[in-house]
Amino acid sequence: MTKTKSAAALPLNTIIDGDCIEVMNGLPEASVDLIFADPPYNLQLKGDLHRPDNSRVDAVDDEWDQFASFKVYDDFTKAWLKAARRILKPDGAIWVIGSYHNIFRVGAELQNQGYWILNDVVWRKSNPMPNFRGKRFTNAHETMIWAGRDESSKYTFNYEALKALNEGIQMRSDWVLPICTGHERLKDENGDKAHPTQKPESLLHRVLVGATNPGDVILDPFFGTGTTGAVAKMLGRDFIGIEREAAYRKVAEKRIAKVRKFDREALQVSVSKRAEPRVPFGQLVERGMLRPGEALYSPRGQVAKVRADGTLIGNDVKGSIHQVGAHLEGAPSCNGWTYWTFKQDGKKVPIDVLRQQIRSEMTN
Amino acid sequence: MTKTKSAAALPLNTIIDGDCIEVMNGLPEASVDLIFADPPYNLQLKGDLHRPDNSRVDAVDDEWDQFASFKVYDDFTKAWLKAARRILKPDGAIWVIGSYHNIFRVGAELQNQGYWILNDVVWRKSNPMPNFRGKRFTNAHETMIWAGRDESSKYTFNYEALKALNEGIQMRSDWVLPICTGHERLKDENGDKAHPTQKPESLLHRVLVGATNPGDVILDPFFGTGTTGAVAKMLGRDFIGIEREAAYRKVAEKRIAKVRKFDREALQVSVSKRAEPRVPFGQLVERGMLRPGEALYSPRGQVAKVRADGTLIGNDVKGSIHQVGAHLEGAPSCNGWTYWTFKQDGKKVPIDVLRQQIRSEMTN
DNA sequence: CGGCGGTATGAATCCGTAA
DNA sequence: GTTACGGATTCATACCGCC
Repeated sequence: MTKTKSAAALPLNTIIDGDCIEVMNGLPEASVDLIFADPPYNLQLKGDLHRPDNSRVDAVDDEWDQFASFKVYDDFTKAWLKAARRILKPDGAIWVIGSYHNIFRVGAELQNQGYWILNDVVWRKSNPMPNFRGKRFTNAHETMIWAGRDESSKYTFNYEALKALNEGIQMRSDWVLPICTGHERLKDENGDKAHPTQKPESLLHRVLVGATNPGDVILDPFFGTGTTGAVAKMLGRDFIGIEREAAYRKVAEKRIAKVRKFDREALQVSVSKRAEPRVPFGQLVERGMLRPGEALYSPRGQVAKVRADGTLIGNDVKGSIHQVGAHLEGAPSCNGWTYWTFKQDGKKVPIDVLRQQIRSEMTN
Repeated sequence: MTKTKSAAALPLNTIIDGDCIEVMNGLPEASVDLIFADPPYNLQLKGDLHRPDNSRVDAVDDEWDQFASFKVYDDFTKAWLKAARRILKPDGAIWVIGSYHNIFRVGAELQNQGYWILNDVVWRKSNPMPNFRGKRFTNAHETMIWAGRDESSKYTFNYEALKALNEGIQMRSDWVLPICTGHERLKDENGDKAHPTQKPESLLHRVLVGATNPGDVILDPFFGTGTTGAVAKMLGRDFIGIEREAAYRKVAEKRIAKVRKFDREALQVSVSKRAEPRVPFGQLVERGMLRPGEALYSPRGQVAKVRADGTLIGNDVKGSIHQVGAHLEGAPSCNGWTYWTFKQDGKKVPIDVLRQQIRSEMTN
C-alpha cells in the first residue's frame, strides 16, 4: 500500500468505536502528524473520598480505570504506545497527559520505545481541588510529555506563535490554566458531568497551536468527550478520535457538530524567519542593490568590500558575509545579514533591509 | 525525643566519603527519617550550545553524569533506591529531584520497589535559562517526587506549618522559587562555580519544614556541596551526607561549619514598581531573607520573633505578621508588611522592602 | 551614594538544507 | 548516508564600572 493512498483513506474527523490499540493497528502506518493522549490514570483510590462536610467527592472510579497492578498497566501502556508510534509520520510527535499515578510509567516506556522526549510540560491549575484531608500538598498540576517519534524527528514547533501567546516572552514549560468548569464542562442527561476528567479547551488550544499546522492530522486514542476534536476543528486541523464508550462518543459528536472553525486569517500565526525563503547574498549584487567594490561596515567600524561573486574581502580574510563577520568577532558563527551595514544617503543601513525587499517581492 | 540504639550509632552531621550505595548498605536498617536525593540526571548532551550573543553555555558534562544507556542508568537507580529504602524507618519518606531526562525512570522504579508516591512537586524556576535556539519550551521547572517507604508509612507532613509558610493557603504541588545564584552560589578557588547543579536553600527549607521535625535524621546520598546539610543544620535537624568527590566534600564542610553566619548581603534590595502578586511572608524565611529566630520590631519597639514556618511569636501571642500586629495594637486588623521592621546594619528597615524584592522576581 | 548601562550566566537531551 | 555552511536564536538576575 502506498502512503498517499492510505493517507487518503484515513477516517478524518470521525469518532471510531472500539479499543484504541486495535483501531490504531488497523490504520495505515506513518499517516498521522500528532497524537494527543489522555490515558486512564490508574488512580488506585482506596475507598471513597469525602470532603470535610462529609459530602462525597466524585472520584475517578469508573470501571475502565481499575488496573490490577502496575504490570497490567505497563502492558497496556506498552501496547498503545507501540500502536501509536507505528501510525505516526517520521516527523510526527506525541503528547501524553497524566498525573503522578501513571506519568512516570508512561514516560519511561516512551523512552524505552525510542520516542525522544522534547519537554515535559506542567499544566499548573489555577483553581485545583484542595486536598481535603490536609495530608498532602494540593494536587495542583498535571504533567504532559511532549516527544518526537524518533530522536531525529523534525517535529513541528511554532515558536513565534507561542511567544506571541505569551506577550512576547518565550513560552515556558509551565502553563497556568484553569480547570474545565462552567458551561464548557459537558453534562449528561442527568445534569452530572459527562466525563470525569474533561480537559480544558485552553490546554488543547496551546498544544495544537504550538505543535501542529492547519491541515495536520491529529489522533486522540482516548477521545472521551472530544476536547481534542473540538479544538482541532476550531483550528482548522483534522482529527481522528477513538473511544469505546458509547456515551462519550455521543456527547462528543454533538459537541463537535456545534463547533465552528475559526476564520482563515485567525488561524495564521507568527512565523519565524527560519521559515521564510532563503535569499543568497549574491542576489543583492546581481540585482545591483550593492555594487562590487562597495564597502560594508561592521558594528565596530571595520570595513569589507563586496566582490562580484557575492563574497566579501576584508583586511586579511575573504568569504561569505557570515564567515568574514565571524572571523572579525572571533566567534564560532555570525549572522552576516544583521551584522553588516552599507551606506545609503550617508546613513548606515543594515543589509537585511535589502533582503526584506527581495522577500516582499517574492511573496507578491 | 529519645533516639534508638541504632540511630545513636549513626554518623550524624558528617559527610561520608564513598559510593552512596556501599555507604548506605553499611548503615543500620530503618534508621533514617528522610532521604533527600539529587541524583545525576543523565542529560546526554551532544555538541556545544551557544547563546545568541555567541557566548558558550557551560554545560553539565561532568563524568558523574555519563551513563552508557538507559539500562545502565536504570541499574544504578534500582541499586541506590533499594539501598535507600533499607535504611529508611518504616514511617520514613524520600524526596528525589530530577528532570524529564531521568525522573520518569526514577518514578517508575520507586513504584516498582514499593515506595508509595505521595505527591509530585514541581519546582517552577522564576529565572530559568531560556531555550536559546527557539526549538522547545523554556525548561522552566524540575520535578520532585515525594514518596513514603511503604503504602502504610505514617509519613511526616507538617500541614499547618506549610500553610503558614503560604500565608494561610494550603500549600500547592507547584513551588515558585529562584535558582541558586549570587552569594549563595558557592565558588571554588578559581572563582568558578564549585558545583554545576547546586540547589537553592529555599527549596530544601520547604522540603525539610514540611516533611521533617526537629531532631530528625536526614540523609542525602548525593550530597554535592551540601545544601541539604546546611539547611538541616539551620533548622535543627541532623544530617548524613554521602559524597564521593573530594572537592565537593571540602566545599560542603566549610559551608556547613559557618552556616549560622547569615549573609546580610542577600538582603540587598532592588525595588520594582511592576505588578504586585501576593507574596507569602513565609517566603522571606524560606529564602533566607529573614532567619528563624530573628527579631521583628513594631513601631513602638515591641519585639516578635520569626519562626521557621513564617509565623511570628510575641510575648503571649503567635500567628501571622498581620495577626500579631493586630493583637499588639488591639486593632481588628493590621497590615503586617508595613507594620514590622527588621534590623539591617543596625538600622530598622520595613519588611515590605523584602517583599518588593521578591515581587520583582515574580513578575515575569 | 544612586542610577544606569554593559556584561556574565544558569541541570540544555536546542538547525536545516543542499551538495 | 556525510559534510559544509548559511544563518537564526535569549530571560532573569547579579555584578561591576562609570557618571
